[in-house]
Amino acid sequence: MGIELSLSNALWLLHDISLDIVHDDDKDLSPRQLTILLTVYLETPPHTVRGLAEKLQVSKPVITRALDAMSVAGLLKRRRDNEDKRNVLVQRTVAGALYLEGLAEIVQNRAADLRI
Amino acid sequence: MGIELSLSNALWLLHDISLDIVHDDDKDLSPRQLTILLTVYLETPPHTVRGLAEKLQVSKPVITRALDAMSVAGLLKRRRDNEDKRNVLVQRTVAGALYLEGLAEIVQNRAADLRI
DNA sequence: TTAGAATAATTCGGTTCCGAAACAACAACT
DNA sequence: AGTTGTTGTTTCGGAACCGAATTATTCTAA
Repeated sequence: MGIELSLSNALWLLHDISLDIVHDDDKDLSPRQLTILLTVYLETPPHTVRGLAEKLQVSKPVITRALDAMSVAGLLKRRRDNEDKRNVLVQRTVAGALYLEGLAEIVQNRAADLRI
Repeated sequence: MGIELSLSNALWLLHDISLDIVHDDDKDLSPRQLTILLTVYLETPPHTVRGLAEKLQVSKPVITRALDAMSVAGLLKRRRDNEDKRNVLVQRTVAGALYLEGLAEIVQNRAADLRI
């Protein structure tokens, strides 16, 4: 199970992906923002500010500010939890899904181009 | 040649790597800084400020500031080019090599853990 | 019902980053 | 020599980010 990568190939893969992201990404997400976005889209809901802060091991204001920025960019949206109105549920958007799909294609292509 | 990844696996790989980096990395390199570091260590020398700026398609001050930060952290070092003293040659360090080796291991492990 | 806990957001001061422009040092060429 | 071009750095104002503390809202449980 899984993929066997040499150390060299692992670094080259990281290099190629990073270069593509620096080139293409006008959104310029920080590592934390990207991690939040990926978590919201991949892991099973619900996603709260507190849960995300624990998952990433950062403070809650960091999550709040990251959500502010990505909400403005339309990459995800907030909704109040009607069960417990203290909670904010972070939800996906079409724009966010498209953005991550582009990112996934970068990874796909760079992995496919690796000289094994 | 290369590795075939589904879109889902590509995203999960990115997610797992990002999460590890956010967790472990006290150095907290920006995407640009990481890309510079990987370029210096992987591509064939010499590496100049101008060359790196062109490669990443960013301005030269961005490179200068990134080199400042990473020099302080000991991840790489600058040396004047004796052939053309306008140039600064960016060179590797032991600390930088160790840092990238740790990063490569993260990628290796997360790729190995993928459910294909 | 009321005191305490939990949640997310906001404020605060300080730091860092950015892009554009100006700058200093050096090279190349007439 | 002198002029022009190149290279890397620095400066400047504005914007973004951070951690810690505070606030407002909501829930929980005595």
